[in-house]
Amino acid sequence: MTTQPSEHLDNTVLAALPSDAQAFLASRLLKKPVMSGEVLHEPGAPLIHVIFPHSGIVSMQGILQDGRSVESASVGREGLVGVECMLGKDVSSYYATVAISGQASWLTVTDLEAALDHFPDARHIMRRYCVRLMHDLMQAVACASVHSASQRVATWLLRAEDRTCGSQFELTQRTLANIFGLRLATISDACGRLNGAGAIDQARGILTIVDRTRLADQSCECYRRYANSAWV
Amino acid sequence: MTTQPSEHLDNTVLAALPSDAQAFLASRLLKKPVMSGEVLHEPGAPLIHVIFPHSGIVSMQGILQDGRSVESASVGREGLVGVECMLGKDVSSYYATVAISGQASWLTVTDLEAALDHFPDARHIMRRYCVRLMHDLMQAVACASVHSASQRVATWLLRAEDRTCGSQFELTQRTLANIFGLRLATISDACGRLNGAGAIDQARGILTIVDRTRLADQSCECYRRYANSAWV
DNA sequence: CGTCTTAAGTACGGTATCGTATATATCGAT
DNA sequence: ATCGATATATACGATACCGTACTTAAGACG
Repeated sequence: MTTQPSEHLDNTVLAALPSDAQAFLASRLLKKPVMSGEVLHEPGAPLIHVIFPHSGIVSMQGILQDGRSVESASVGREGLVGVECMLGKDVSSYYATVAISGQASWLTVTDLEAALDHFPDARHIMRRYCVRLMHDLMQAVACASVHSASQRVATWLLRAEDRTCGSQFELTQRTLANIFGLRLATISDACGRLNGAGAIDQARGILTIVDRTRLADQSCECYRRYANSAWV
Repeated sequence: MTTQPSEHLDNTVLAALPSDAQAFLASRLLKKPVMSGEVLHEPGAPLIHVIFPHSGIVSMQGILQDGRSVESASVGREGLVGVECMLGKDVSSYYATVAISGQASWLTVTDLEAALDHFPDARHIMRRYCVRLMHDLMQAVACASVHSASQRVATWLLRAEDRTCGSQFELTQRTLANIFGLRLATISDACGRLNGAGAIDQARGILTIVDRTRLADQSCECYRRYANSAWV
């Protein structure tokens, strides 16, 4: 099986690269499934590769001293995991765990650096994503400060639908509780509210968005402030 | 009055630059006071200059649709305002307002870029600060998610003491309320708690840290997770 | 069929923060 | 000395979320 560029172009960062950079990377990218719960990076571990999701969602999360972890940002097909290697960092400082299973292309940091050196336009694309991630983080601080659990869950689910291009995913309330650092009971209430509003449906780990408009009504302004659509 | 490098070295980023870069920048940096409430950058405005605080604190804040603003990160003498220009951004996307008055050195983005081109080591220093700011943002999301108002205020004040190198500053509860996006009453309660613990003292806009140890007891773990001390 | 495990919902008392409004205290200006 | 303006504190009912525990429901597997 040879590696075709097209195999990796569900990721919008890779798709936005100049075609010569894409050709350069095609043989260096390794596409494989990532499964929910899988830990891609963890604090203190060497930053060996960056990961470009094609589907599914990866959650960047810090850990608190009581053992809880809280998501700071999430990454889907619009981004990549491990941008900080571009800023000279060679050790990870947070957990990157898979929240929703999917496919992703892996690239060693060495290969990435080679690509950035050969193709200056590629560096520009990557920088733009870096800025975007900073925006996401800033928005997330405000959102965590002032919006309710059910609003935040609604916003997260809207983004999830955008990123997985599907309205149904494997996602337990337990996972959502870990993402937000909230109690299972709080998430249950929040999901119950979204359910009651006719926005979602749940069945043993399968969450379905049944009415996107109603879900948007339950979400906070942050959804449309995140850069969700094409950005290149 | 000639501009001496030493005039700008209270800022640890500038102080960490190689001496040839410092010499290059000395005549291009403009040091002046920044006053509480002053708006240094605002969303949509061209990103003309970066600002290196020597004292005082600058708050990066996003604005919500109800008009409230919430701080995402703050910058003191350990950093600079406007890092994103290094990532190719030429328009600001958030408010940078002065939370505590102080001195700061201004540098045009053009001059900064010239310095980064001439002195590669300088670029490395700046990148490290960029990574640090991302860490701060990630920590801030977790902090906003799970810590109480009084803990967050305590942590903010500890950092303020570190950054201003003084235990007394002009800071109203109104300003703190704007920083955290919380009610004045909530901040009043939080300050009352810190006051009751013998950690701080307040008098019409003058806040004094009277017992740093007790303040640390009231703070959250985030204080020591932020990179407060020398980082170069 | 019964049992085990996991997902989800419910319950209860306690605390934090909300929205709104008012009260008090201090400073500056007339 | 009085009057605003500003800073801080307080009040009150409502809601969100907490910690903990228990219950219900739906596979999975023997």
